[in-house]
Amino acid sequence: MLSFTEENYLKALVELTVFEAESEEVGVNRLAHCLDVKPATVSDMVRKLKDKELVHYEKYGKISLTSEGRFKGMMVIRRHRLWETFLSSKLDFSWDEVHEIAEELEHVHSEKLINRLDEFLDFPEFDPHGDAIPNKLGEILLPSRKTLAEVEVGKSCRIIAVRDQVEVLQYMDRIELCINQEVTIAHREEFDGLTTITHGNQSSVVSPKLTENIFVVCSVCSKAKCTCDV
Amino acid sequence: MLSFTEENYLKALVELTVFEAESEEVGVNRLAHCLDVKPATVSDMVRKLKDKELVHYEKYGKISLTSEGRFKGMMVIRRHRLWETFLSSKLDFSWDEVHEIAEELEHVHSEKLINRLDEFLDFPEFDPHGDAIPNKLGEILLPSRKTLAEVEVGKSCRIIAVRDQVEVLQYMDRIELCINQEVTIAHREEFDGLTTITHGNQSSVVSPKLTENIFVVCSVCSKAKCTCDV
DNA sequence: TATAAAAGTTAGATTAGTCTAACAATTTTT
DNA sequence: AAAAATTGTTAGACTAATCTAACTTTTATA
Repeated sequence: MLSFTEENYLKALVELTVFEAESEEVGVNRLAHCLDVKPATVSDMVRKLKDKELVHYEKYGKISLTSEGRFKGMMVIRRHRLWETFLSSKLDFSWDEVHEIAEELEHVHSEKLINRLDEFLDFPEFDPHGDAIPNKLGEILLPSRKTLAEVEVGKSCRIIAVRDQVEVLQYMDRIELCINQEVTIAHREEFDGLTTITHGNQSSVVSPKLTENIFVVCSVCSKAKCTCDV
Repeated sequence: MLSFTEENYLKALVELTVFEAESEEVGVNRLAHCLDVKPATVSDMVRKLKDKELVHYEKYGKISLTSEGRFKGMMVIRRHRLWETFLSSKLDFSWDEVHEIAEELEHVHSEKLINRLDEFLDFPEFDPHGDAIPNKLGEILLPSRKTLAEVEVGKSCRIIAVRDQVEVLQYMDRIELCINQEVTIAHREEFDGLTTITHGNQSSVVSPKLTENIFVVCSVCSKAKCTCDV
């Protein structure tokens, strides 16, 4: 069984090589910075992970995950995101409180537990930050996140997450827009992308800067890429 | 913040000094046996816990908890039992599966998490093994417990709890004995304490090792110390 | 391309938690 | 009360994960 620390190294490597924007190669320094330890520490640990066949590595070279390492790292992320979803949807934690607690919960190992939790939460696709949740095989539907900016005029959707920025939340508060709310796209201006939405009894005009930071699913089928015709 | 290990020492001390049958005094050997480490290890660790003012201790003396140590140990048990309840009532785990998983979950520290969980579960009084759950102040309504080993021949009782050991639970499963079941003492052998019980349509011969780990109440008045004449 | 900068490695130290083996104190038994 | 048994302590060693400081390799740049 992997230690807390080993799991954190694998998780960081998945984040850097799978999720990070334009996945550059990962060296000792970058991983050290990401884990907030010194490069010397990473140098040692990477050797240990190589012995366990969790990473590919040669002295002075780049670090990459073996398929076993990738799977194990993916499982840590799966656990993290499922627990975040649980905290948010069942225990009413706000989106900015869940991360820290999930950092501890993600290291509880029982596979049966996490699959039961997945079921209990009704197999969610996204965590409260809008990040996709890997399935039990470690697969992730990467491109399926959809923002409010992508919803077609006339269609309705439900807000499921918001990109992790305080300003976005505060702005949303001001125009009385919140998580789980249903929103309809009334109009979208071709010229500058300004969008008129209706939500509750009100309607608001919002900019792409906002809509690109709001993640939604179809209000009928609750999927990001739905085939409903609403 | 306490480490995993320190929390386990405090938990064991609460179990030995608060919950255990006739709370004898606790020495290094007994604690070592309970934690499955060597006495030398406990000797060192107890000195460390004393420095942190979590236990009272003098060389070659007995170990006892300070009020802070007792509170912190009680919180570990509170977390353990609340998670067991969650696993059992929300995720459909059976009573003999929950202990092992809760051993990991009990070390997740957020106080807010555990209080929200308590609320989510509707403030349960007992965990799936029938043990009382300490409240957020570390208080517990200690039921006056009686074991199956203490019930007189000819009398009937009802099982309300089982000491928290996987082997006990698994053994009980095998002989089809479960919580809330009514049991009658048919016979008890003076020589070795082997007891013949009837439960449902069957009868079983069980050892003191088992009966001492099963808690019961009178099947008539539902009290551990009853005055009924059954 | 030579040199400076950046990246990476190694050696040696530290802390937490554990062990074994030898020794010391306390308690029980004869 | 002396001997035996039990209980507890200490010293020294080990592993995992970290650090600092000195050194080496690779990369970038003047």
